[in-house]
Formats: sequence, C-alpha cells, structure tokens
Amino acid sequence: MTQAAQSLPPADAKNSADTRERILDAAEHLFTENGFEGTSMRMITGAAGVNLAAVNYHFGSKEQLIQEVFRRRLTWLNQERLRILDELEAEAAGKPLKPSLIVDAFFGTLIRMAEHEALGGRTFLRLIGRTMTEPSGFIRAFFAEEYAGVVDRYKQALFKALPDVPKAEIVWRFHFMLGATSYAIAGTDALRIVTDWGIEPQEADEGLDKLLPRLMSFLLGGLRAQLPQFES
Amino acid sequence: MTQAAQSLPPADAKNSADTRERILDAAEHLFTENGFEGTSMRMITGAAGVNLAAVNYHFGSKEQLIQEVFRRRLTWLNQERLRILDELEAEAAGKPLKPSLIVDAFFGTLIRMAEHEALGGRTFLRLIGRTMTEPSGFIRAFFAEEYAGVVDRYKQALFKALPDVPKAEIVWRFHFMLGATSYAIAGTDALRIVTDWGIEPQEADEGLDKLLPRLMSFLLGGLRAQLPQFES
DNA sequence: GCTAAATTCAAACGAGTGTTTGAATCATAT
DNA sequence: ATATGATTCAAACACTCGTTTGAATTTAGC
Repeated sequence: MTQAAQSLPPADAKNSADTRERILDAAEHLFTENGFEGTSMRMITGAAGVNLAAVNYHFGSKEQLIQEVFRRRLTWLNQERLRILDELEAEAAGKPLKPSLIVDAFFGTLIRMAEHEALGGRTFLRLIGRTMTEPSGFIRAFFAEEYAGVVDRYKQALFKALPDVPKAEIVWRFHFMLGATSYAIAGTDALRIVTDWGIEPQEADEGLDKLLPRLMSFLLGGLRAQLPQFES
Repeated sequence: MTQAAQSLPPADAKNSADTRERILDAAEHLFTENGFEGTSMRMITGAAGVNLAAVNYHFGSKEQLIQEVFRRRLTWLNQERLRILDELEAEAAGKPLKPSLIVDAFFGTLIRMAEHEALGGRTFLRLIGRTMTEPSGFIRAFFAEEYAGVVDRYKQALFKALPDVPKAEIVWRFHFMLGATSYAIAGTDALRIVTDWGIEPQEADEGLDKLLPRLMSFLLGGLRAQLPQFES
C-alpha cells in the first residue's frame, strides 16, 4: 500500500524517466488538483512510484520541490517571451510596437504553451492560474523574482507603445489582463464551467484553440477601453 | 499557551460579540492569509480567544465552518445583486438594460462591498478572490449552488441586452470578467502589487475608490470588444 | 573484482492535524 | 433555590504531516 507495485504506467513513449523527473511530474499534477498544502509527500511519492524519502534526498524539502516544479516550466516560458519580444523589437527597428502584438506575445505564449504536452501542457497552466492568488509568502516571492525581468521588459514595451496613456493606467490594466488570463486558465475545464456557471455543454466543450482568440479579444478590449489613441 | 489570556482586543466598538461570531471573524481573516488547509482549528480558536472545541460545538466541523464563513457574506451580497437587478429591470419596463448597468450591478456591488467594514470589507473580498481558483471539491460545489440563481439572472439580462451576440460569447466574457475581478481583488494590497510587479509606490497606493472605475472600464472594454452593436 | 560514491529503502521521529469526551461552569426558567 | 439545558473547558483520541536515520542496494570508476 505504501507504494503501489507499478504506478505511473509508461504513458509517454520515452519514459524510463529517472526518479527526479517522475517526482516533478507527479507533484505538478497533484499540486494542480489539491493545492500545495493539500498535497502530501506520501501522495507525491506514491503517485510517482518512488520511496517516500526520495523527495528529501533529491530536492531537500517540500518547499524546494514546489520551487523546482515551477522553475522547470517558467524558465522556458519566460525565455520564450523574451525571445519573441526581442524579435518583434528588432523587426520594428526602434518604432513602438502594436499593443496587440505585445499582449499576444505575453499572454498568447502562455496559452499556446498548453499545446505542448511535453511542457506540462494544461496541467501547468491550471497550476499557474491557481497559484497567482496563493497567499503563501515564499511562493509569491519566488514568482516575483522569476518574473521580474520579463514583466519589466513588457511594461516598458507597453509604455512606449502607448505614450499618451498614464503609466499607472497601463500597469493596472496589465494586472487585470493577468487576472482574466489566470482565471480563464484555471477554470477552463469544460466540465467545471458547465457545472459552475450553467453553460450548455455543447457551448463549453471547446478546445484551447477557441479559448485563445476569445480571451485575446477580451484582453485587447479591456486594454483599449476609453483609449482613443489606440491603434486600429 | 493553549488559549492566550485575552486575545482579540476589543478593536471594534460594539464588541461583546458571542463565540460564534468571534470564530467566524477570526476564521475569515486567517483563511484569507493562509488558505483553508493552511489554517488550523487551533489557530482559529487561539485568535478568537475561545476553546478549541468551540468550533466543533458551534459548527460541527471545519468544513461546515468554512461554508458558514462564506454564507454569512454571500447571502447578503447575492440578495443585494438580485435587488438591484430587480430595480433596474423595473425601471426599464421590459426594455433591455444597458450592459454597463448590468456589469456594474454585478461586479461593482462586489467591489463596493469592501467599503462596508461591517460586511467583512477587504478581507472577505480577498478571500473570495483566492477561493475562485480553489480546486477543493466541496467549496466549488458550495459556490456554484450559492451563486447559481444570481448568475443565471444576470446571464439572462446580458442575453437580452446583447441579442445579436452569441450566448456562448457572452458567457465566456462574463467568465473573463469574473477572473479579472477576482484577481484584481486578491492582489490589490498596494504593497503586494508593488513588490510583485514593480509599480512605483505612489502609483500603487490608491484606495479601492480608484480601483473600481479602473476595473469597470477594463471590464466594459473587454465585454464590448469587437461588438459594434454595443451601446455607446 | 573491488572500491567508493550515489541512490533507494523500511522504519521511526516529533510535531501538528481535526475531532471527541466527560466533567465543570454558566444561563435561564420554574 | 433548584432543576434543566446550553456552553465552555482541559485532556486525550487516532491519525497524518514533513523529515531523518542508518542499513541495504545500485551504479560508476579503476
């Protein structure tokens, strides 16, 4: 009972993953479903099919495991965001970018990440969404540190793109966009939306490919609101 | 040590609150700061200055206490939302309502609730925000049940107000608005925004009175996006 | 094949969890 | 004043938590 004979069936093709990776995968799933406090080390090691002590051996503590779960994905995500922004700014050759391009590069990249199952896919997206409202101190601190550089680059790009809009206004709307996106992600199991808000099943059962344009339209609408100086 | 001599100094004026109410107040604060799993019965009863067994005596279990913490506020909030919608529809005399009025009645009422400290004020708002992404089964079920009637009324009002917009589109945007609002609330301690996203302190240190129009503008912009048939 | 490091394992640690118990205290009504 | 029910209390319940231990096992280098 302590650890099942063979949990985590090979699922993926190239799966002779070593202990570290299996723990990270199991933890990612369980954190998404039950939260951090709601997930015990025994649940994680049980699902990963490894010994209870393995987490402390490989990561040191539960807290460090949580950080590593995020680092594994966020590093890639934020590098990608910076790469795309670099590319856009290089093309623009000093001129301000269209805000819609900036928004798509930041939020669209997050959503499109879900298509790559190898990168954690939807599970990690839901985990991000639920974590943005986590009050736990060390998690927020870790997030702020991990995001700081990227957010600042995008903020500057928006400032430049919307020179007539007060900076505080831009930062707040960026904040709202983040909220809408996090929540959209966290709540976008079709089934959960159906049961929670009474959407008809056939309306709700859409893939992420339909969510992305819907969300993007909403975000840009919010960003543009009462800003006539906005690009068409 | 088990319970401090006199915890919870009278703080408020009229505070000879009975045990039940003190437990609810303490639980509301602690749940907001530490989450449900991160808050123990001993923390609650310690902060409330009551015996450990009092929670089980008055509420039955921790789970029922959580539900009561929400019910105490949500009942008032949702009744208020229904009352306002009734009023608006009575004035309109059968004609569709302006979407901005509907949005303000639903989301504005939530934000404005923060001004009444007697209703839990900002603490409860932050708790709501953090709870919207909670995966915990019984909490989501409880929320869906508590909200079902209100959400349906507002959905119908929006359908009527925007007859040319596909219903699915409206429901999704309602969903996004909820996300932006929840997150705005949960993250809108000035200090946390400052540290997390690097806003200048003088830009971030604004009261809720400035947040409300900002958020409202964003929400309406998102709702209006690419919908030319929208009211001016 | 032998050595030494890396990894896994079963078992236990102390501390904290939500809940229950039964006696003590309080309030209220007769 | 007394009886009755509501409430509070200290103590203990059985259980789970994250972490540590030290021996067993596997892996890698020579």
